[in-house]
Amino acid sequence: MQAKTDLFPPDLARLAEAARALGHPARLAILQTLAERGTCVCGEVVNELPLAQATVSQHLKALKAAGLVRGEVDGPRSCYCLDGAALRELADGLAAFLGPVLDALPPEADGDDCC
Amino acid sequence: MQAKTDLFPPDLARLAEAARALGHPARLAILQTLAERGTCVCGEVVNELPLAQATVSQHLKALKAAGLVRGEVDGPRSCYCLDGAALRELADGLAAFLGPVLDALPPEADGDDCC
DNA sequence: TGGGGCTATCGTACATCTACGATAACCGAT
DNA sequence: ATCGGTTATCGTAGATGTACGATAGCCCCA
Repeated sequence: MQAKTDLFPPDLARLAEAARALGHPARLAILQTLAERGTCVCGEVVNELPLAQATVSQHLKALKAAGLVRGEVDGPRSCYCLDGAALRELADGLAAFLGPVLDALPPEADGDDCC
Repeated sequence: MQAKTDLFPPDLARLAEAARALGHPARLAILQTLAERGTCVCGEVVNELPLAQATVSQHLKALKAAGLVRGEVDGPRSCYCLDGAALRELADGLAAFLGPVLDALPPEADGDDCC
């Protein structure tokens, strides 16, 4: 992307990058599958999803690039698992971002007034 | 996008859509600006960002499409503000997704073992 | 009625994403 | 050494995202 990410605070850029990794239902489903099954082989993930193997591999690559998943090329069947530290960091980052935003909202919680 | 979002559970699709809205530093910065200043005119947002006015307007449109922001065309200066309910729903959705994933992680919290 | 400032939209250019088939690489077992 | 199953990568096609200049619409104020 030619997003001028260097024009923004690095923490925002990092959080956006992680959020983008969550920005596709297939990747969310992959994370869920990895969580439910613990360590998991690529083939099992492919079977869970209505996508071609190449596409799943691409999504896995994206998740790995985002650091949310680690993969070990374990012979004939690569092994993927969640990166707990990265996921916790992501959860913390989201909370740190959303928290203040939510706190800044008008106290009268329901009738969202604008202007 | 030709993402086959109908092939995935609707809750995953919705969460992915919202996450995608957070997937750009400019949009995160916009949300922060709106939160800090409360109700805010488009021009002020433009001044906060290193982007052209047209680009900011596009990002605002994306946020509005995602439902995170509401805008009122208030005469010469459109007025944008956060949609508290949607933001809370997003935070809840993320928590509902990340929580179980984190809980499923190997208890030995540090030495992330794979396979 | 005419500026003048503020926004939204259009059109464009380029980059990235999504998805898939085909193919290559790789290891274990025969 | 070869076969078979598994995974990664390549190449491609089409859709979407990002960014901007230019332009049109709009309201307030003079």
